[in-house]
Amino acid sequence: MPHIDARADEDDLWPTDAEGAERVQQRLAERVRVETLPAAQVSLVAGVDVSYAADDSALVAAVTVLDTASLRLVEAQVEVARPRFPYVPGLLAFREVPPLLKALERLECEPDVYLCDGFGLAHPRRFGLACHLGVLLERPTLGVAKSAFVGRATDPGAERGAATDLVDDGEVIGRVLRTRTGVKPVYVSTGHRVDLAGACDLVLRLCPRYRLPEPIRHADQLSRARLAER
DNA sequence: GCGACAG
DNA sequence: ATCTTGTCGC
Repeated sequence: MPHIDARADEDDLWPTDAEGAERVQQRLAERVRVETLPAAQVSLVAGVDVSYAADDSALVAAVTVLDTASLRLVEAQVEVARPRFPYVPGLLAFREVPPLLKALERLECEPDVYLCDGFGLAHPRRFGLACHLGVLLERPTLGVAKSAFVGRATDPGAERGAATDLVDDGEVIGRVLRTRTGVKPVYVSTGHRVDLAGACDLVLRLCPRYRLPEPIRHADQLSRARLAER
């Protein structure tokens, strides 16, 4: 059960317009902290994802929690709702975080880290979905995106584990990581209270067989299945 | 000004 | 994101 940071409740966290949303990002971005996440302390890993109906009339936000060592499913929760914010590149969190928080509130266990489908610091204002969720939960988060957004990088080697820096404005904002030999790489970036190297190590550990981390795959399948049931 | 643009 | 099955390849 997540606890929303008291300070974050003071003002309007969910503006309806893009201008207000960007101001919220600039304000909350100051709270992001990059810290090391001891691998020994990660026993429960959560994956979050959101699926949408083709006509955008409904969405299903899902969270799945896996035991890091065995990769067995420990718990799963969903939130069915109607989209309240349009998809705008750079403002994805305003569309997905509200329903995700609802699903997370139903969780009985406490994940040690949350893997998000999207970016963290690798964002125009250095405050992507993973940072947003992490700051509101005040919990460790990281982002794993399937395609490029901001920054430049050279292609990592073809072997699993190969990685290159994602650079923007002279700063390393993430890593392009090959999780499967010969398969398109993923984009890993810090969300909150984790460091880039630790995030990449964890992501690689969670990808023993597929391109995407197991927690995210499970959340994706669950959200999609619940959407189809309607 | 024009195109690109996480999910 | 979503519309969509089978199929080629390791």
